[in-house]
Amino acid sequence: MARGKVQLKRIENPVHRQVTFCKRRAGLLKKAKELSVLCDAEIGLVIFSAHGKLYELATKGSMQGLIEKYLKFTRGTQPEAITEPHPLVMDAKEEANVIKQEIETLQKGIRYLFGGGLGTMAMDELQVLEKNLEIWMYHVRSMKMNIMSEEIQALRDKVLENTSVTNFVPLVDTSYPLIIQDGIFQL
Amino acid sequence: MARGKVQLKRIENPVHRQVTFCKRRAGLLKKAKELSVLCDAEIGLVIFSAHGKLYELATKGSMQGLIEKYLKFTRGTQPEAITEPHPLVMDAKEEANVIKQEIETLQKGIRYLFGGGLGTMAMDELQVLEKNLEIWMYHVRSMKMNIMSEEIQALRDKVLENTSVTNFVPLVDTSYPLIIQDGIFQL
DNA sequence: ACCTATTTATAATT
DNA sequence: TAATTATAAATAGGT
Repeated sequence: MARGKVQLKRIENPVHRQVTFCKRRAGLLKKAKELSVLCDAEIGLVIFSAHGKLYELATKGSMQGLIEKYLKFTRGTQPEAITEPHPLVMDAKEEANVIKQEIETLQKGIRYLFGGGLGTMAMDELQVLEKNLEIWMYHVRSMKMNIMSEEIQALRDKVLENTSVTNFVPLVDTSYPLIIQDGIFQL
Repeated sequence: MARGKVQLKRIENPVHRQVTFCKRRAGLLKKAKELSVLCDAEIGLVIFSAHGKLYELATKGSMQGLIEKYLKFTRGTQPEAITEPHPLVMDAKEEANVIKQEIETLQKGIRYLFGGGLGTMAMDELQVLEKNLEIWMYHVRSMKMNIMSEEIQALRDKVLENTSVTNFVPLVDTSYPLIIQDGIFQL
């Protein structure tokens, strides 16, 4: 942009590239801030340098919040499952499938309750169903979260100890009162 | 930047603001692409307009991948700095509260649909509500799980770094016997 | 890092 | 809404 037109290709000279990176990065961040202020836009900008250093900007709230907003926004529009190779993500997906199946079961139950033509009486049952879905969902979530929290804590401890451990910390008690109460579906 | 110096404050005139938004947005996206190409950087740019429209750019791979990379990076470098003594537990509780609130909203919706006495027509609406709950639940869960997975992975890496590894931490058994029993909905 | 000649972006105007 | 143009900003190459 000055004393020489720009070639839209990677700058081969490492020194030039580094200098240009610093200058343009600053410029880009400034422009992003300006746009946000001038036009009341929420902007998130993440820059990973070629060597992996992170530079970031979030003009409102936090980057976390913005990421959540972005993910929420793009749900439904994007066919997901771009991220495959991650084992734990796979577990999450497997669990999602299980959840979906469970919900289908619940739907079947709801369908049954209403299919008989006795819709007027079904609100109570529906409330119970819904309430139990809430409980069920909450507990599934809690259990998963507890297990992972425990593992995280265990790993944290290991990191802090920085020593060889002879006996591994036992897992969380995974038994939960998740059984839906007897009789709730009776008329 | 032309025919008038810029005031670094929100443009009040809506027309001006909209025009400026379009122009500067294009400029910002262009600059981001240029920086990425010239300096071999990976850049993610998310712009939410004041009215909620999303504009985005990811210069390598997908935004999904970039977000994961970002989360991994930030979890590894600044976990204790921002978060509090028991961040994961706190997050879980917060999320639980969010879930409860959401469900209350759904219940209110269900109550409305059935309260009018037109229960027979409400199944479709109910399906939609239920589907939304499923989708919402799945995605909140997935996102949370991804974040935690990233942290687990980061901590695993630390363990591997800090200890001469002969005893590797085993994965948690993530299977859970939560299947709702067959016949639960039968009379 | 600091200059400054130029290019680039863009605010106002049409 | 899309061009045009005068000017502000950004910045490439040099010091």
